[in-house]
Amino acid sequence: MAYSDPFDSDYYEEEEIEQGTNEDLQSEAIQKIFEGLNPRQVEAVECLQGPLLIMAGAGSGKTRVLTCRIANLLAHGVAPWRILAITFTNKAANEMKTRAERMIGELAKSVWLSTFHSFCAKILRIEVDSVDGYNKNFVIYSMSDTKAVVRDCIRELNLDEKKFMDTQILSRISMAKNNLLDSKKYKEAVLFANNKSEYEWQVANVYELYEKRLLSLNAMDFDDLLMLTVRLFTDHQEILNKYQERFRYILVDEYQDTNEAQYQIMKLLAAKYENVCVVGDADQSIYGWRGADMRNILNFETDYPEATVIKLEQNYRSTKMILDAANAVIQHNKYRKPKELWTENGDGEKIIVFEALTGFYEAAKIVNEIADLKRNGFSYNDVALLYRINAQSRILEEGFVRAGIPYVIVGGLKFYDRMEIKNILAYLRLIYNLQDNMSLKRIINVPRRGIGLTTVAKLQDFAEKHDISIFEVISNAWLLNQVDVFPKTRQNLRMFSEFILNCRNMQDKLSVNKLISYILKNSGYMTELQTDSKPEDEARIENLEEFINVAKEFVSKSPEEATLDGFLNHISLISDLDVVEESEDRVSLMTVHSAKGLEFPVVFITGMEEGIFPHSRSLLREDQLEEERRACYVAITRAQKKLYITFADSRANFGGDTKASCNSRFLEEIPREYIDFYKQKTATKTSTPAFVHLVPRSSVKIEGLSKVSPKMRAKSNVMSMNTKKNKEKEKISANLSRNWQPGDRVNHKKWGDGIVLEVKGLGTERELRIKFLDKDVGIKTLSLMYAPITKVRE
DNA sequence: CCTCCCAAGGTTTTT
DNA sequence: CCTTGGGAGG
Repeated sequence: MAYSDPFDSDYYEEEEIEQGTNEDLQSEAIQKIFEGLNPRQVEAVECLQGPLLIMAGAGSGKTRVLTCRIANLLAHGVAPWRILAITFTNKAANEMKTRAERMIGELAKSVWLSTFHSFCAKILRIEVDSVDGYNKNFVIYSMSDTKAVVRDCIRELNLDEKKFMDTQILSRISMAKNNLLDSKKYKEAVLFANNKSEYEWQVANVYELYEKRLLSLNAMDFDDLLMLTVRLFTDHQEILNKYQERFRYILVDEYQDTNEAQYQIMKLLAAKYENVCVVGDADQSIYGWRGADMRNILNFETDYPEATVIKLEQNYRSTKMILDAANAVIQHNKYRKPKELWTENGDGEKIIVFEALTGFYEAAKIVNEIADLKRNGFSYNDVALLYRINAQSRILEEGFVRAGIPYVIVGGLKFYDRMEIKNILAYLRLIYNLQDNMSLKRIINVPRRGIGLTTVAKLQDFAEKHDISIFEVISNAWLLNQVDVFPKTRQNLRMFSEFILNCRNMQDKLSVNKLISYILKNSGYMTELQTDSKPEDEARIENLEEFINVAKEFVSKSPEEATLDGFLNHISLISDLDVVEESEDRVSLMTVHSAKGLEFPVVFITGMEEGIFPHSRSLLREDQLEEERRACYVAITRAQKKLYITFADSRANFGGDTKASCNSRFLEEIPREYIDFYKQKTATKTSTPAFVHLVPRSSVKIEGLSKVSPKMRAKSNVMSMNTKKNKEKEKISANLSRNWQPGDRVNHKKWGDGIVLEVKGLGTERELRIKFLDKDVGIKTLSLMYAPITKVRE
């Protein structure tokens, strides 16, 4: 390779390379870069010096512009290692890398392209000596790890675990860190707050302990990566200076989703040369709950008064119909800068809306429709199913399994959240970082070694008292003898610690994948899985084998980083989102958030119901509701040719409860003339539910898609009834089809016996007016779709 | 002191 | 539905 990366050596002496140096030499390459770009895009790609803000609407060729801009920098003779490009996901980073390579060749490989988090992890790993309290073997904790730490802290502080929930506290801590408040500053903030609450104070206490714990474990959480990097840069001018010199050209993608910490990192790095290009779209800011601050993009011009601003408003992705629908929805947001995307694409088809009776039928209908699409020349790869919450995926997934249509769930809880994967990772982490008590506790009895909770508790007590790690206790005979356990247990502990030390010695001799195999074989974990006859064990073994393959691939792909710490770094920062293989023909299922940055010819947005999308927890606050609307905007703009929106009249919750629902307000914000509306009229036993095409009688009114008052909405969100699973479901469909007459006697689960006074409505909207014998209950009108009633025989 | 079995309770979105 | 914690047996 022509350019080596002179990282810690001689790059200070590197001569200044200015724009245009190699223009003649590379003019052909440069010309190629600009091929097929529109004037605005050309402008963005040409503007290489100084601060640049690109406001890029959905589908406006943003990735292309960014890639071309990188290519153009390289073509102008900028050394690749002077370029830092930050993306939001690893997937986006990889995609950009591939595209840049295709355009400019090998050179692109040396561009530093990564997410904020992995960028910070790399920096911290290099500069760890200047980070207080951490040593070079620090590990990165994922959410489930940090959760366990927080739970321990809550318990230690004797707080009520019901009142102080781990997830809630953790999200507060995370928010604090993203705003660069360490526990000390957080505590001060709570103390000086006007309305200090007991809860906040306790959160501050948990935070304090949590911070201390992570430090003693030599572990960082995701937010630490950012916060500690900011601290590193602000406390050590010489280090900051080094990186400022190195990264002369900085690009930040998805700028609307940066939080305070990320903003500071960018700002600090760019402070000297101000060659910073940010790309984003405020309408696609959907990570506010994670501390992202739209003001970063809105205020860019204030931060950099010299900034060039370029707007990309031509959309190349979607049909006019889809784009107009998206525009119509997003216009309901009050807090936004006006902007309207346009396209030269054709009108396209109307948006198809399905109203199903239940989530089950919704899935069935979608699956049927996809089978039709397949027959009509679409491939499964063309289709994506989007949902607001992961919980929706199960019922959809079941539909695909029934229909035998191949699918893949992108992101969500998957591979790396599996018990067995977490266990093997815990082994690796402990081997790497002996201070990691959390990992130790996880695997000290996996496989079963006769080391129980009581023993672990004793060890932990002892370790804490002496301010050392648990591993230190068990690996030191003198210390271990002071802990009051049975001789047999002590022997087991000794064997365990010897095994870990033995693995530690192996790490230099074996490649990571071999090391994993070694651990699995010699720890006895594999044997336990093979001999225990639990039904899930077979799958566990397969997953572990898959994990070995992941490691193998990692080793062959980047042999220079193929050490244990390189692997751990890699693993803790990738997500399942990044491992999508595109070779097979299958439908993609994912959350709206995961879909950001992607596009598909056909998109289904599912569960378009109040309480789901927008989510019920966002209904009370306007800013959160607007964020939901932006998520909806993101979802709609993923579609290229065909857009389906589906919702159900009632939906099963996790327990088996059923909840009535009504269509999302966002659906009503799409002009009716863009919509083709189909509604399921009756429940069917077959898996091909019948839908009726409803033609609007007048242009203003579509049956069933009528405006619902906010009050009704609230009611519908709250309305929740107990039904006992399938039996109840069957009963409901029986109730719906029964020929009800006034005078029929019924029994209601909660309100007891009653007499039917009146029968109203048809199909799923059928209601009964019932007089209950219990005077306190009186006369009620109940919908047969949801009411837990049984007919009583005379 | 460890392990197995049963009940209860909990779901927004992710690096 | 799935994880987590408590209680009884071994």
